[in-house]
Amino acid sequence: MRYREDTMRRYGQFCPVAQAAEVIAERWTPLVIRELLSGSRRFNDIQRGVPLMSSALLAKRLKTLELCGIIERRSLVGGGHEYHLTQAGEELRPWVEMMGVWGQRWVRRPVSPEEADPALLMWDMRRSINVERLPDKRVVVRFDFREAPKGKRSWWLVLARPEADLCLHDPGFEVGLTVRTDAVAMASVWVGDLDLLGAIRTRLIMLKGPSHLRRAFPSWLSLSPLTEVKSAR
Amino acid sequence: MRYREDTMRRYGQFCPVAQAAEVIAERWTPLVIRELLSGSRRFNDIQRGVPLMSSALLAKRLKTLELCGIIERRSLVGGGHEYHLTQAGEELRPWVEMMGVWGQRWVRRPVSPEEADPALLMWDMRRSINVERLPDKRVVVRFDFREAPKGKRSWWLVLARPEADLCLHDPGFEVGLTVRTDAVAMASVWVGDLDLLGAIRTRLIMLKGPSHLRRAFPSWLSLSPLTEVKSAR
DNA sequence: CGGTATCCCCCGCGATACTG
DNA sequence: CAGTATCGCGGGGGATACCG
Repeated sequence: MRYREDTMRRYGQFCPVAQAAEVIAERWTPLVIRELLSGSRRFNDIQRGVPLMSSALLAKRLKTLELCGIIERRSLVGGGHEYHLTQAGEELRPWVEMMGVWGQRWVRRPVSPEEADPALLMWDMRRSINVERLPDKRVVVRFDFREAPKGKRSWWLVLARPEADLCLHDPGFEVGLTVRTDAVAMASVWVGDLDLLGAIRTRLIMLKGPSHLRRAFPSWLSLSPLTEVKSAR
Repeated sequence: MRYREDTMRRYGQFCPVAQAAEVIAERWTPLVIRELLSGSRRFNDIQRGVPLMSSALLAKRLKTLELCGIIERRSLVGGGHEYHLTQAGEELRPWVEMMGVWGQRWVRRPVSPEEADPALLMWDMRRSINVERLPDKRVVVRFDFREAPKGKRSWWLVLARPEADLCLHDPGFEVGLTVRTDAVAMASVWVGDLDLLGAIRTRLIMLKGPSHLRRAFPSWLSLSPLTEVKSAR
């Protein structure tokens, strides 16, 4: 029999804060929980949110979280699995949100080029597209990131209510709007360091397409609520 | 010039949750913050709350926390230093408290003999003595832990309003009350697994002394508010 | 796709000693 | 008391290959 205690490093204290920290404050774990809270259920989807984490390590953390009763692993009929938060896991939502707010207020750094990974950024953006704001007809938005490595330069966001799909290769549909920018600028908008409308005005972000789409575009992107949190420094 | 980023492991993400986690979710750090929040300011006092952490590592974490603006290190005139939480650090209080509540609800284990360190337990208890409930006259409470290693068996709590002092050697004052128990039982009461009055009744905890002191004793110990939080399992 | 298995490196951290 | 310095190790975790 395997006990959950065997899969994680202990602190040797009876304090509940310490025993919680053993589980949820281990390296990478808060980010994995963040992904689960944001709705990712499949292994690969979770991993797209933590691309620098090796799959072996992600698998290990998921196993620990399962043993600790924070997630439940369900087998799918079509093959594969889904990871669902239990109530214990769901109750971590305010805890993770507080980390976000605190991080935004006190320790966030300006986006650096190394951190501005277009894949992670696009994955984040796709996840929080304001689907109900989308037009009735399908719109395809193409993103071009200057200076991004070859394989991550162009992305297609296929917006068709109530779905938002992300492609790394041309899906073939007609492109309605093209967004030309660099990943640092787009990510800076994303985390609230830059104002989207301002960035468009100063042509840090350039939109190409019919004016009704250009005008509507900002409303499709629902920026993280954390962009409202102002830095305290 | 040293940057705070050099002193900690990074995640390489622009997400505020990730950047917060780099600082506050590193190993041992939540416990160090817990100690600071509970009022410890001197290096050795902090370390008494995390006795299994090496002093080298504690010094390193304190340095990182200082570089990140969470604590401020002040030199004292009489020599030595004090570590004070900044506003950024103080704002972590609800975050740590949530970890405690969540840990209590979902992952706390029954106290094990290895975890029931009398030194840590007594240090915790001393810290949250209900000073205003103490009698006018000084009372000395002696704790005897059966089965504890020689050097940690007997402790003296010198209760003299508004102070509560802890000694590992007989301070010489007359002992008003003697508490005879074992560390697991006392710690179980401390974390809420055991009811203090019940444990006294079943003689898991034995009090020796005048009846007015025996009756008053439970009111001096202000158990952690977490004892009110019931396990959800 | 959704992971496991294996190898191996490196550095986080514990232990110990030492210092102002 | 309040740390620093040094050394050595263990295992966390990265890289790669592989499997169902």
